[in-house]
Amino acid sequence: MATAITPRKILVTSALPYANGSIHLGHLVEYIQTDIWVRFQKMQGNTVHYVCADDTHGTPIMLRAEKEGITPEALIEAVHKEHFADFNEFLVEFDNYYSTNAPENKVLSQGIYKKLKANGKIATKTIEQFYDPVKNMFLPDRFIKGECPKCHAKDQYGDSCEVCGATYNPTELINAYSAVSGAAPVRKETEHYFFKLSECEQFLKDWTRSGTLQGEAANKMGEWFENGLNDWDISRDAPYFGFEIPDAPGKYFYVWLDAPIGYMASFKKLCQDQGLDFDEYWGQDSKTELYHFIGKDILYFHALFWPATLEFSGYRKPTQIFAHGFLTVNGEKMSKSRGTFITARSYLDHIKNPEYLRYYYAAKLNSTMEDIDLNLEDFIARVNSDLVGKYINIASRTAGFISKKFGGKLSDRSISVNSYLTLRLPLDSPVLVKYPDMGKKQPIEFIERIQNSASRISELYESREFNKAVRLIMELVDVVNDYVDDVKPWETAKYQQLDTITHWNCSVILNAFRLISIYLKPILPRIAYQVEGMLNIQPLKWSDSENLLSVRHEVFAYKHLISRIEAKQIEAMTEANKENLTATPQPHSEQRHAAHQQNEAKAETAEAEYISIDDFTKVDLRIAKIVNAEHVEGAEKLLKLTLDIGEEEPRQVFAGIKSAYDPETLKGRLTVMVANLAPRKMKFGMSEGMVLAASDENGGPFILSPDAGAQLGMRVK
RNA sequence: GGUGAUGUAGCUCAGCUGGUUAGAGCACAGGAUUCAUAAUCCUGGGGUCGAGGGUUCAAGUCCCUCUUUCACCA
Repeated sequence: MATAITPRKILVTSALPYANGSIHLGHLVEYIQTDIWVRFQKMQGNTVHYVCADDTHGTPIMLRAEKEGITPEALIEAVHKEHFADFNEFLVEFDNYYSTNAPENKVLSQGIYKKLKANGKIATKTIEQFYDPVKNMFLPDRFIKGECPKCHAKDQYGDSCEVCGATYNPTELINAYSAVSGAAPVRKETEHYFFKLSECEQFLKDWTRSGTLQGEAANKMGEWFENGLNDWDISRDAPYFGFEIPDAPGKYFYVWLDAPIGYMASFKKLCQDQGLDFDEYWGQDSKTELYHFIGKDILYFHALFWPATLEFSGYRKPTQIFAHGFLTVNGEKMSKSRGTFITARSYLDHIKNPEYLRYYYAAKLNSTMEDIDLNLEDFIARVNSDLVGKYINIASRTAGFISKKFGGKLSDRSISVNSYLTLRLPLDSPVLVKYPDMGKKQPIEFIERIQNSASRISELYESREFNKAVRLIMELVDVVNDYVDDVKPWETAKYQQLDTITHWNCSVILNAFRLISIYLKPILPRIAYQVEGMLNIQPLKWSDSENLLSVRHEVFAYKHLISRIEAKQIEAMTEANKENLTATPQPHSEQRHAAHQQNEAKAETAEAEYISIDDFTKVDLRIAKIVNAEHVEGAEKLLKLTLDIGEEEPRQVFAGIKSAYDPETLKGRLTVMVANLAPRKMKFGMSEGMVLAASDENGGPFILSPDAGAQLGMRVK
């Protein structure tokens, strides 16, 4: 086993979620990924600090607080509580979960700014921006809307059109208006502060090539370098919720400047609480390790701005940056209309057990930036099969023998080759006569195989190849179940003279179960805790895989640990997450902070206004000849139509057009019908389709007629 | 539009620097078993590895073109 002689000192962060929305399953990919890695490192005996915080500054927070009639401070405090509770229940165990709106962050941000300035990395420049004359504030691009200059779609954002995909400057919008007040924005000059990123190019090129990034991420960086680095605008004008820039009244740090510094601030607070040495972790020559887990969308900030900021303000740089992909649900972007935009809270309400999701994510996660898919059917199958059917079942099927038959004590025989030989079934035993192949597996080899996998599994955890780790662990679980099948304790238990063998076999299997539980503990900490309780042992460390339970060790009776997920629960969850599409449009670019938001607003508007060609072609429209039309006895609005679309039997359709048409005038006319509408039983008989007609409050209905030349049965498309 | 990734059995995914008849889990079919909040074990069917071209004795694996899906564009 590759046990480090001196424990490593590691500081780990997850990206900061923005304090303007709830945690959803997309966010959780990152926090669960990080938490698994952190728990694994802690089990190894390393010193690990895992910090995070809410990202609290910026225009969207300010405006939302104003809208709700509360102070921004009150808003972010409420959100902080909600976020913290969500993480906690998903067993994401931060050592400190803080806020970027904290005194430590203010001191650090201003200090870093002063050092950058002293190093000549700050410049000022007068720029022209849109200004809301009613609200008296400068407008971020996303708060300016208007008509797209390319396709003339209405109500598009200031930076790009979501209908045609064009990108442009806000100045190009037609009839621009402020999304805050509705007023026409005016252009106004203002002085901004810039971080001279263009001067950092050589440093960044060297740094990004020094093994700090994943391969794909480094490729991406290359692209950005090719385009050349621009200076970074780090100031915003009042009113703004954030930290004021020293010696620049009315100017505030752009939220993205102080957000990553929040990592430092959160750790600073932890140092104060626990007496740690801040400089040991953040000093320029720090020997400790620093890792940032982030989504691939914010690579730019973490791989360019952040290291440059640190380098030129006298701090250490990250050891590595681990970017992950996005979450899709059932192969598509999370969607409110499909009910797959699932919040953490909603998952907890419906599925309850957070470890199912932790396990599923672990089974999918790797070290690349590829997206991962949460396929809800697969989720059920995988959790039920792997966790309930295979893993927990090992304890469930053997622990009963130990507690019921052997008083809760393990066998007094140790697991060794010798004891196996002495415990071989007598050749004439009735069990062996019935199962001649029984007991062919060597228990010592079996246990050693499981123990020997520890180092490989730990390498996989270390390199964040969780999917491979899970795969390997599940192979071991299969081996254990296979073994149980081979030694058949339920058979040997029938014969009292074989009790020693039954007892010993069950002890071997329970040991195997304990080993597997160690390997799964970073992913399933709560189950591990329950297993520790049942096995009556101290909290499991990784190195415990080197030893086994002592002979005659006493365990508690097995209690049911987890149960299966039912499809009903998933259905209820997606149903509960379905929303109307009248959702408020979400301001966007500034919202996409430390933690990604996965284009929710974008996806929703597009979906609300368009259907795909595939959707349309599902509708089978046909030219139909009205061969007969008649009044329906007792119906106020309906006429009974007999329509011919070239099929053997004409269709009978009830149409609500009695008020506008005399049946006699309809006979012989051509019109358009929906031919593949599910037949519906009406009061007066079956209706086998639908005719199309136009109407609004001013009149109608008016049925459609094709142009001359159309023949009955023709497809309309 | 540019760039980075991606497309392997019904589903979710493995396939390292090219090398025997392409793998796993789930699902499905047949069988075994009964210790397990119904689970486990055995056997089997199923893929022209997105499409086309090229390099090579040999390509899922390398090159080119097209295409799918996703992301980023400060």
